[in-house]
Amino acid sequence: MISCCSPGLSSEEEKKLQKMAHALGNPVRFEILKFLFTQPGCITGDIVDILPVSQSTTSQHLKVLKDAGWIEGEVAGTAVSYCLNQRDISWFQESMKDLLKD
Amino acid sequence: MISCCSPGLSSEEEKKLQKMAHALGNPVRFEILKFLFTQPGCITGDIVDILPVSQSTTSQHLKVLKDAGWIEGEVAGTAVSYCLNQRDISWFQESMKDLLKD
DNA sequence: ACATATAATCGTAAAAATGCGATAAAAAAA
DNA sequence: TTTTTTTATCGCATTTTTACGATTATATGT
Repeated sequence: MISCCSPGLSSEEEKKLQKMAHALGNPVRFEILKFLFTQPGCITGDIVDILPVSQSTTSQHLKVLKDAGWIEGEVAGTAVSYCLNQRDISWFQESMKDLLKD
Repeated sequence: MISCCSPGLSSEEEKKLQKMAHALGNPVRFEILKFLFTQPGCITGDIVDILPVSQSTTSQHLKVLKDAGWIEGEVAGTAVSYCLNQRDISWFQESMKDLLKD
């Protein structure tokens, strides 16, 4: 890994990092992530219940988080059960560590 | 530090984390940070030169990065010399590590 | 088949972010 | 003092994001 004199990320990785950062930088989406940390496997409706926004808005935020890599959704009947995407989250944390270090 | 069953961050810390994430999630600002990594101490004009946006727009992005904690500016004559804010960056990286771990 | 439950998508309105040129401010140089 | 250099701020236009209700889609239950 390159870390002595330049950020050690490929162009694709940078894009992904930006996308995840952008998704994280919204208070509603941040709240969703916090909730999923304590309530893994909960369904969309559960998340709607604890947020100050509508079902459709929540659904859009979940889509942004999923596309960015923060969460994963599993269809369970008519519902969708969401969990944190541990792989991408760990990658994000590692990449942040590597991004701007001396 | 709390990490067994909940994100170990205070409300203030969460706000700061969100602000830093939001600032990072913009391609122009991301580019500025990458540039400052390789060119610490450079002045606003140097940054303007490598960006596809105007001086006034660059100045606004620098303000966002400074307010969020990513960079610091030091007045040097009529110019302002910018560096990465290592303290806040390290804090961000640590907080990201702690935020959503099992 | 019909009704119910759950979530996603569509269309659109409101709010926020981004961008620019012009101008102001402040220090340095002439 | 006047001019130059450099950056910040103002006013405004454009684009993007956020939000909502209404509708659609899909699976489940009756």
